[in-house]
Amino acid sequence: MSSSAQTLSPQPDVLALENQVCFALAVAARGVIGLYRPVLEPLGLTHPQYLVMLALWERSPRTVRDLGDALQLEPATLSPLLKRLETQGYIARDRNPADERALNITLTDAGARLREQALGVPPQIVARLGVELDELERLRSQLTDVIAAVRATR
Amino acid sequence: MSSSAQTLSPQPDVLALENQVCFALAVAARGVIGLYRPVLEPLGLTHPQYLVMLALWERSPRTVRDLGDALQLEPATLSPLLKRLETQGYIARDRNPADERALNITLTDAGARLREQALGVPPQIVARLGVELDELERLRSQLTDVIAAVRATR
DNA sequence: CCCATTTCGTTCGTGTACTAATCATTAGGG
DNA sequence: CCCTAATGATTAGTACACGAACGAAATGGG
Repeated sequence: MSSSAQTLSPQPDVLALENQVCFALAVAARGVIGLYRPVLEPLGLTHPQYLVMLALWERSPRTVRDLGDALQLEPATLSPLLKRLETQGYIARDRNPADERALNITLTDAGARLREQALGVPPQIVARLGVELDELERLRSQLTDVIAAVRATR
Repeated sequence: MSSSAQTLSPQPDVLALENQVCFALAVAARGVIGLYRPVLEPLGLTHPQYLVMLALWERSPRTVRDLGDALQLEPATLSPLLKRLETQGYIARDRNPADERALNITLTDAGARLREQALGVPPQIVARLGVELDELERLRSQLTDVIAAVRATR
């Protein structure tokens, strides 16, 4: 009823905060990432660092550029982040002997072992969030569409 | 075929980057916000600053706390951001005479006038993104659910 | 009425995240 | 072969974003 009563003002406010997808996206991203903080703290990782570790558990070694492509991050963002992961002892940063420009990012033993603990992270988050896996999968699928749409603009 | 051939390994990789909602959320948020950069540049606003202006166009004056509640941001984040908006000349920051702790954030004339230009922003973004309004609305609705779920954990 | 508590905003320290500029190395065309 | 162009990573500068600590002002219970 309330939504069909707009007979005299046909334009729903284009600038209303409530209507902005970008606002919902920003708040949801900050909120969900915030949920990871206490869960990742025992592993000594921030959320972006966790994502880098996920990428490295899938394949190692990788170059900075390669990680940037996978995570959609600029090398300038990864550079200091990777140094912190090295300080933590989870990765090694070595120049590629075959191409001295490239940096080989390799998992250390500690970094590889960390995967065991990380296996517990996703279940904990889902439990805290209390949203159906169905809905999360639908959301992820829609976000993937948006990501593709953004990439198409470049 | 490839997705139904998992008869011997029933568990889809829990740590695969592809499967992480948090990753899709982070990339989509960065990507969409990135679309705003060239569109907001003529207005002299960053995306977070744009969101603050949206809140102020809905109601002014507002306190820092009030804006923080609306935007789900910490006062520590808003404090320097608001000073930059003041420097730009879009807002004024004055102590409330009735309560010297509180800061009244008020739109200046320039800030109020800026709304006219801002009216063109959402259409430009939607055009660049090239996604159906239907789908954007579905996405916004699902994000709102997730935001509510996050809030429920506090 | 007074002092402990709460509230409001700011500051500090850490960690992303981006653009632009830079440096070293490699690759390619004449 | 050499020199220009392209590539890989780092650095500098700006702007969020958060938790923790802080200082000033208001509140309220005894």
